[in-house]
Amino acid sequence: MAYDFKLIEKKWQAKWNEEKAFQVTEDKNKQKYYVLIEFPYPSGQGLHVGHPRPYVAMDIVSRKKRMEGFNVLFPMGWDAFGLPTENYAIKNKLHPKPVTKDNIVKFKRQLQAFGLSLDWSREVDTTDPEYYKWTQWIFLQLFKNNLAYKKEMAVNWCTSCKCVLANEEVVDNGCERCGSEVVRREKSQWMLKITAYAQKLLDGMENLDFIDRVKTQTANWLGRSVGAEVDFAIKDSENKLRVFTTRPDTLFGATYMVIAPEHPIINNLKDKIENYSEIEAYRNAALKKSDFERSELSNIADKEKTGVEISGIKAVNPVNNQEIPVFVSDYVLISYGTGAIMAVPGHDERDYAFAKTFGLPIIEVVKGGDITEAAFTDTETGILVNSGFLDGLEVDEAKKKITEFLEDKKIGEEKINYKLRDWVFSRQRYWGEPIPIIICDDCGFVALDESELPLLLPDVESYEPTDTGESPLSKITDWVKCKCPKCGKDAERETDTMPQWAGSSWYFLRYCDPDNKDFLASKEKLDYWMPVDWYNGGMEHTTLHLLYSRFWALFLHDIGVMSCPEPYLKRTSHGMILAEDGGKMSKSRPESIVNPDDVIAEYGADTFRLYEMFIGDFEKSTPWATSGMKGCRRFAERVYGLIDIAKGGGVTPELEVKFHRTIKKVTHDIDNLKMNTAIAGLMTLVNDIYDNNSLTIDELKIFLTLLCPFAPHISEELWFLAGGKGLLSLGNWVDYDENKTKENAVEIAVQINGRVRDKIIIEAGLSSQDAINTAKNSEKVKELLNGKTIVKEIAVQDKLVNIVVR
RNA sequence: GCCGGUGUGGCGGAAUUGGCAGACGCCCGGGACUUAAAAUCCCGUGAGGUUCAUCCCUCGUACCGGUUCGAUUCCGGUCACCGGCACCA
Repeated sequence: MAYDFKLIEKKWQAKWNEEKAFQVTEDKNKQKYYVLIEFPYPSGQGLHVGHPRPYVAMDIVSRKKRMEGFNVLFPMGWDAFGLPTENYAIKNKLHPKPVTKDNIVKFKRQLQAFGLSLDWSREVDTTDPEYYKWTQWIFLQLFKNNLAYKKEMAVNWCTSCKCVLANEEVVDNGCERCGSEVVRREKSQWMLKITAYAQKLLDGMENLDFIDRVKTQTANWLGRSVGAEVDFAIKDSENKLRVFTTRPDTLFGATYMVIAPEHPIINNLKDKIENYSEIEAYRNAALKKSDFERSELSNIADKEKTGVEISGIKAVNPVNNQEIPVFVSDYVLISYGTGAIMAVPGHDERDYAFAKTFGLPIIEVVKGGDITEAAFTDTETGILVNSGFLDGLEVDEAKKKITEFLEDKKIGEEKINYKLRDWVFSRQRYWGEPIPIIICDDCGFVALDESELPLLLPDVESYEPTDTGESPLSKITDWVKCKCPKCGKDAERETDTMPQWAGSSWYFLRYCDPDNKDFLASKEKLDYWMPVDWYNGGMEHTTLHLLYSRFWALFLHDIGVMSCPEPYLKRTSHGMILAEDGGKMSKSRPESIVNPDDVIAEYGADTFRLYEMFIGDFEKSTPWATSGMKGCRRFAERVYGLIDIAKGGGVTPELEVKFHRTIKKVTHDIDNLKMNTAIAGLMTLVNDIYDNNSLTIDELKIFLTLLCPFAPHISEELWFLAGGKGLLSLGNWVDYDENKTKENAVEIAVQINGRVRDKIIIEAGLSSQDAINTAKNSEKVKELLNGKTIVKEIAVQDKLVNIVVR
């Protein structure tokens, strides 16, 4: 019988659907297992073959867990707000709503062709008012807890999208989405105080099973550093200049200070400053140039330092009362620490470069380097010198002692800083969740009453972005005008919308209870399903979505919405599938794109799934090769032919060990995302079966169980043909017997001086001495040992014997 | 510059705690079947040497060095590529 994949795949997909095979409820008798994949943005282009890779992998995990008896939640939805759809709609004079709807239909059809064991009854759509009602609700809770605030600030402005971008969305000074130039603009923006959760976001990861590169990248992004803040007095003034430093131990080496051009003390001391116009000119120049100048230089550390000394002003080093000059320079950032630093040129590279340029004194306070050549920044080996009461101490001790000193004298204290900035949450665009805030002249920002949620996105005539940077919503005056919920006076609605990251920051919670009308999800259901047991997604989301959604989850835990704080127990990441030529598969190179619809039409979903997994190490990027599909297709054909070989029950003695080994291998490989080697193991077993030309029905069923997560349609069909009961997908996983994974006899290598000289077959588990004796009896070995002195004999059980001779 | 990762045949990639490098598959070559082709099946396939052939030998996991009976694996150094960060005091 020929392998008619089209018929088979259609038949079993319909069957799973009919029997609602993958729909789950909160079954208290079963252990739950929540598998999550990042829900797609339904773009107009549809999927390419790179997209399904993580879906198929996590489907395999889900299917295996289900067969192992877990109550598996494996849902899917649509992250459907966003710019590409909006831009497409503008260009084609359509409304984004129907465009989104069409795209979802298209994506869903493509996804369903893969035979994923998703619970489609839990589908969510971030643009559905019943969904974004709760996105808005969460925002209001953040607002009420002082974690959302509006602030006039310099923001990243994409000149093409005409929209504010979060820091995380700026890549190489260009827009992450369109690549256009990004400039700084002063605008009033909604911000979320993610920095309040910096420490929790860092600590929370510690006991989670996240792959290391996610952990390190997140930790770098959070950028925690421990140091001290220290006050420097300004001579003949009430003003103080507070600095942050990670090296308080080098305080005696501070020979000047530097403040950021935007530092407010410049205004406070205006009367004393003798060269105010010069300072002002430098500040204006710095503001203008800062952004694109940064991108011009590949190595910022080597960038020539510029600056101006503030004449008429001296600061006083609190530990030795030395008067030191104060400079303005753009190498100090207003947005980090206090916007001012004490400069220790002997032990900081940037200060060193600045001091060299301006001819400032360089004092050695940590011994160990040569400060006539370069700054000595090592903190491991240095010993303090020229530092009064710190002399002779190691750096760590000195840090402790000076910090105590500062705290005693009340001129400073220990301080922890983070590089993480607050999250710019406003977008001046149409296709996003309206921010449910009312602006009242008297009451300020007032939360919309929760009973009025969802605040619907109104229909607009034109939702093109405006050059002034105002949201298109601002043009709908009858929507904007409203009454203040607090005082009842005339007021206006906030017209900014939320970024795309909003809806995706909590979607995994909605899957737990998608039809709940009263709350985002019931506590009971959240407590049953959460946390997510295994979340796979792209590395590019590490400092964006992953961080944002953990922040929201930690917050929702804090306000009692759910019991678990950290939403994800395990995080893995997939490598990209590249074009055949090794370049990126992207819409900018249409010829590089392979459409899964075409592949499935020619080879079938099972072959497609097998190849997606067999193509290489799941965590690494790898080029697509349509020719490689053939190997998986041949494998599927050979699998289909097994039904003609299988006869009778019981076991085939020659295959028993091989079966137990394959069960073991596939079981462990799936848990470790080693899908490529699991499939290789299945291929090897099929080759062995054909070589042996015998197979029992019982064995066929074991094989089909192992294959089912990878190629579910063909497995179901053969299970049915072999007389199996019920759906294989809902059947039981198979166990192996460790003892039966071992052969009675093993071939071991015999080495002489580390080189393989012979191979012998011995009884498995033979002792070292017996193995060595057997090896020495081999004719070949005897010959090679002739006339030599044996120095050493090493045996590794069931692997090799090594005889060292002279 | 800093942090992380990777480097293995013509190609994608395998290789528990250091223990037979190249599993599995693609491509390619040879053969069988066929009127022929496709499909399928069988054999070969890291490089070099030697041999009629089997055998056998040498080299080989980016490069240089070290530890070890034994290194793709551990250590030190170098180079290349990929990803992240970017004057964060």
